[in-house]
Amino acid sequence: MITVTFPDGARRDFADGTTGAGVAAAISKSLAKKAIAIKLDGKPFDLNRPIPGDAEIEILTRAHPEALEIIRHDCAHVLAQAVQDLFPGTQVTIGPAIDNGFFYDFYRTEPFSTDDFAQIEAKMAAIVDADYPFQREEWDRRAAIAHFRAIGEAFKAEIIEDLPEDSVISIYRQGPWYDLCVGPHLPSTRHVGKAFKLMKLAGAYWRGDHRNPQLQRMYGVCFAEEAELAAHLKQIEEAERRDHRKIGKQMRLFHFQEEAAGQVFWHPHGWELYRTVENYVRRRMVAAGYQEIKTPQLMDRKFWEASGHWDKYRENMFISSIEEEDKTLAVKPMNCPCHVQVFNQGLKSYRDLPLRLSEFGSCHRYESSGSLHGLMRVRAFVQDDAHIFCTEDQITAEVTAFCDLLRQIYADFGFAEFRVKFSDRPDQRVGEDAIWDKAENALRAALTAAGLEAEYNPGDGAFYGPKLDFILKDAIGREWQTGTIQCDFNLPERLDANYIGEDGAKHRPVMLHRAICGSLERFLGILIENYAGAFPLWLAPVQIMVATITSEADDYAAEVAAALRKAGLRAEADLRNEKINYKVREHSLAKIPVIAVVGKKEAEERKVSLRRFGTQETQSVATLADAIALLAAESLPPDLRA
RNA sequence: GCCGCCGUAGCUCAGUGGUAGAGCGCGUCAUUGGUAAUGACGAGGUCGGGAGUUCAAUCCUCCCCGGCGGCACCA
Repeated sequence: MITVTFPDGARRDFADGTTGAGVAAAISKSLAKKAIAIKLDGKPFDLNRPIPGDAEIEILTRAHPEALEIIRHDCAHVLAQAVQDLFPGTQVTIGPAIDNGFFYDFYRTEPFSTDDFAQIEAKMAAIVDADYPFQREEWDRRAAIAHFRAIGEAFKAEIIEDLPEDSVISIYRQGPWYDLCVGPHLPSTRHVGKAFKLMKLAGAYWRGDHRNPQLQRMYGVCFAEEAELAAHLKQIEEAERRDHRKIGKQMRLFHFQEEAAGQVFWHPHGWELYRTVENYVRRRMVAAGYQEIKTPQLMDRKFWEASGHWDKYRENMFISSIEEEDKTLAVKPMNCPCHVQVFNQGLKSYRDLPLRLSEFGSCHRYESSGSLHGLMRVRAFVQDDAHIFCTEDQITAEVTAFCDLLRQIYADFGFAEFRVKFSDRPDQRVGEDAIWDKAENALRAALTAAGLEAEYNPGDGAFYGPKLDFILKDAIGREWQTGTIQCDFNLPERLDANYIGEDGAKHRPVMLHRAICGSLERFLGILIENYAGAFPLWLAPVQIMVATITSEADDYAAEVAAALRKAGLRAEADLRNEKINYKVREHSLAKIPVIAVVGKKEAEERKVSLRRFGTQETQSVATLADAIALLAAESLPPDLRA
């Protein structure tokens, strides 16, 4: 006899050997029909496996989020069966459920092609229709290893070998096919359903290590219901629509070319946007007590040796030399060592601290070719960088102020939501534990003071100090790591930064490395995708397009555009010999926030007709002076608004 | 860097072992029109680069460069 406790606290006794299915059947016929697995003491468990003893049970139906994970995992098994059936000789490895679906890593000498997907999907559907029950078996460890070796599944054998000696080796069968798996699984393949789709093919290393054999990974998406699959495919389309590389081309913001891989050619409108962002951030930083500096691009190798970069970061550095002087120089990959040089000029007093040095620092890093990705990952970029030199006692106040500044800036760019990660001391580190204690506590205190909650990332700090990372969420829910603040006990030591304390003795300052946007290039990429190119007025590269209806209004239109520009607005005039419909369409597609239409009537009355992006027919007609005043006020960056 | 896919006009893309085509854009001309495409005509490409196979290569093979999707990387 076993006693089962349900989520609502009710208890019920069942005969030994009763399965989840039996329990469900005892509750109701419809539940028995819908049940696909159970949770046994909080862990997912096969529906048709005998419940081992007294337990808390929850019956999972398809609609349950945890059921979805099982469905996805099973879908991976169905994929593996289909692939091995169609492509004999392919070895299986692992195939877990992931966000939105699953993947499966195969080993096969010949490459798969996405052209194979249709055939594989058809086979998968046939396996689902065949309704093979998933049957669990327990095998002897040695026998299992020998068996998988014998049938040529070297990876599976290796997995079992690496399992702890006492672990249960469970095998699941689905019709003629079987696989090593901890489970649990659905009652049968029919329950996987047909809401799946193979998406892409990618290389992946066995166990994620690039020294291991390369496997072929097939990604699929899978949902409980077809409607969810359709919705997901739509979301992918939406992300593609917003792709900054596509929008960048359409809106002529920037381009890349192969002679400068990973470096941006900013076009006039893109650079306008860039400068708008930079100038805004600059004003916010000045207001927050930062002093802006500019430091050299090329520094002697000796300098990077002293900073430690030559040793630890050289692979990512562009190196240059000059024959005449027999010198090796490196292009700076980071600004921090240069900032220490500025700090080190002249004797600093504790009265000078905290000293906040900021720089829109241009950095170059050699990023591997495979990691380059539009504006999101480039080799030349500018950071909204700053280093705060302070005492240990000032860390909390500085980090708190930083969090406030960051929150303000994100909010102004339209990012209301972000999360914070707190990473503390790693195993490999410099600095005494007492300093780490102090810095970690200071960061925690700052988070509390700023009213923020952080996820805890134990041991993930830099070797030189603990840090906070800031991850913002965009308009369609994607996350981007942008901001960071890191304590550094190492660099001030290496580059001998010091200040004179109240006691008249030399002390080491703590250095806080911090960025809010991170790389401006990448941040612009994020902004473009967040707004899908339809920027708010203050950011839009072209804020107002003055479009004429007839050439009789040309002179007036030029005057309007000039007046708008004089008022600080980014305005252009479209005097082309085209119909107004054509112009409205074109500038609407270009996502220009305001179209000022002028015809004969406006010219005579010295008015403009304003049409806002995203509106259909509601236009407002205003006098030129009123329109300028209105738009000038509306287009002010958030920090300059009254 | 690794695996797979891709590279044809400014853009989006079609196409063929006998050196190329559409739409949009661009230019010229006509048209001066009220809020999402006026019409006609025209120009524009050594088909990413190099080598090879072939009588002949944009097409087939190899190498290189770049892009895309992942993996690895992101002190």
